[in-house]
Amino acid sequence: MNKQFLYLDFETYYDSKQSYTLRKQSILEYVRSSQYKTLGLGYALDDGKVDWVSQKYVHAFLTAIDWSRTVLVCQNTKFDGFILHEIYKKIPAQYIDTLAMSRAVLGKTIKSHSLATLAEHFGLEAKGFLNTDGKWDLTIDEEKALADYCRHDVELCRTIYLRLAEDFPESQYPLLDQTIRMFVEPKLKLNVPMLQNASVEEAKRRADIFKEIGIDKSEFSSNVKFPILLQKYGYEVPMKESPRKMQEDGITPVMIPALALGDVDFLEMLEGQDEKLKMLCEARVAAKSTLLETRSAKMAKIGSMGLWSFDVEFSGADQTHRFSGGSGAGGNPQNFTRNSALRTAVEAPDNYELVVGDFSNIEMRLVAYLSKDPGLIEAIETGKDIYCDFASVFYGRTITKENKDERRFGKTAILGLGYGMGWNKFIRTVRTQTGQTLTEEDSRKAVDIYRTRYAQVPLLWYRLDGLIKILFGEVNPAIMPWNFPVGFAKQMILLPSGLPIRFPNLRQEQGEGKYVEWVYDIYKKGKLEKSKLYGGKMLENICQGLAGELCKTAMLAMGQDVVGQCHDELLVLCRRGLGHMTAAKLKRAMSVSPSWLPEIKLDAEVKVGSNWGIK
DNA sequence: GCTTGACGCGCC
DNA sequence: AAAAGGCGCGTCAAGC
Repeated sequence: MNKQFLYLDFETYYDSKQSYTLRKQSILEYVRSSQYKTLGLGYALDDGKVDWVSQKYVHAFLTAIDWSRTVLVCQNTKFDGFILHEIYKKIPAQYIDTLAMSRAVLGKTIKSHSLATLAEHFGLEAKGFLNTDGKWDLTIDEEKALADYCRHDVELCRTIYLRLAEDFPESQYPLLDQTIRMFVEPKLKLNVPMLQNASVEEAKRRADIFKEIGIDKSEFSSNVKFPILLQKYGYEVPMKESPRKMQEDGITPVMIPALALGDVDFLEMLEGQDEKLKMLCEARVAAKSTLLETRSAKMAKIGSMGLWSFDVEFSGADQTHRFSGGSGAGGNPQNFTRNSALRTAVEAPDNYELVVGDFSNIEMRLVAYLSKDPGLIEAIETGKDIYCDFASVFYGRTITKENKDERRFGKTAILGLGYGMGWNKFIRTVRTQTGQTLTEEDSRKAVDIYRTRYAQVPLLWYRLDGLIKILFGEVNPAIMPWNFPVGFAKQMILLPSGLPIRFPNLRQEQGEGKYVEWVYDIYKKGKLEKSKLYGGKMLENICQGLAGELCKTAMLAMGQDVVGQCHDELLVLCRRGLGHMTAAKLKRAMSVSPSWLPEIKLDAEVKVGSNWGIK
């Protein structure tokens, strides 16, 4: 059967005065709203002429298409594909998205992945500008203007697709299709009463805190007012360097209050002996922590409108091509509060079961087998608990799973210290993740134990450090010192799939000390920012990129049954009664060693139930 | 009234 | 010599 490519762009009604826009609500709400209206569409088939279809012919036009052999290509296909599925009940054979392809191919070398920016990047005629805000019915002239505007967008989409396709690995198309399909063809349902209840309860919990203390919430939520409040009660405000803001010299960071959960001084205030101070700090956290309340309210609203889409962005994560959380279905599912209604309310539909698989410490395993560290590998292969192993050495006595606090510390060390973290940051990490307070001496000891006990890992950092000059293009990339599952090319690392981790404008610069550093420039939120590159960070990028590839391989193996993906987790749907069989299949899919690192031992924890929050 | 920058939170 | 990293979203404050 011969495929045909359909480049498509829906033009739809919006009204900013009524807040009926995609900025104000998710794609799901926008398209399911009673205000939704298709104004028309622009399209092109293969290399044919770009044409406009008026609103009253849209249905007939879409019905005449043989969807079983049609590949749909749009800029942000989640939007057009969702309209197509939800309003017109059409399902193409394959989804392609130029927005996602751009993220995969161009990454952070470009300030955004909008059609306008992409047109500029590829030297195409600029995207047009048209305002149809609030126009429900169009005059003939208005429709003509819209048609012209839309046709140009379709033309841009087609050209941009063809350009991006030159560098988009063939292997990624099925995964791109699956990612879009998870959104466009939703299968999960939301437990609306549960979400409403969660939101109401959380709102009450927070309100009670401010009522009891007798001070308005705004005094706590304001970064200006809260430190003043503390001072008024006679407390000293801890300070820290701002991570972003610099003084006028451009080098010295501005000092700001250290009153967040990531600040050790604040945690000590929060958990200390001074009851008044504790109360004030608890109220501060309550004021700043809005996610559970706002998100469950939003999800309740979405759940009442129909099935829920799992929204992730293809190649959304900085550098590594992992998925990031999408915002088209009520907010990023990657940061749904653990053990909360947000996860428990995500349910399999009637007569279905949900199977959730989670790769077991995937990044640690990658660090182990990439560095070939015998200690880590032995622990993995004998099933020894590596966290207890580390903790036993640190504490100088045998630590078992029964010693919860000690094991937790071991876990933080094993997961945290693999990418070169120093003792200073490790104190903060341990404090925020385990609540334990480390002395400088103990922190230094932990870092030292990690680097000597698993000595091949630091050795790998140093080797990767040396390889940076290959990325700079000084050394022939064909000369590789040892077998390694990623490629090194000019200003990029190539993952096995062919997707690049890019380090644009890689160069050496004078660091703060007397040493020279490798730095590169990437866009963050539309602004070019300089980042450092060093061995530990390269290993982190590589491990996260490879973990992403393993996850994608498992997704492919499970096919259309995959309904969600969250970090190292896969959500798979199956008919009631097939849960255990599906679980076994999923566990196998998540345990297969990849051809690019055949010696690695993988494992996954798989659960079967009716919702995402199983046990 | 809107956008933008900065910060903090929750997830890994 | 040593250096852990990232995403999306809500809120506040400042700028227009």
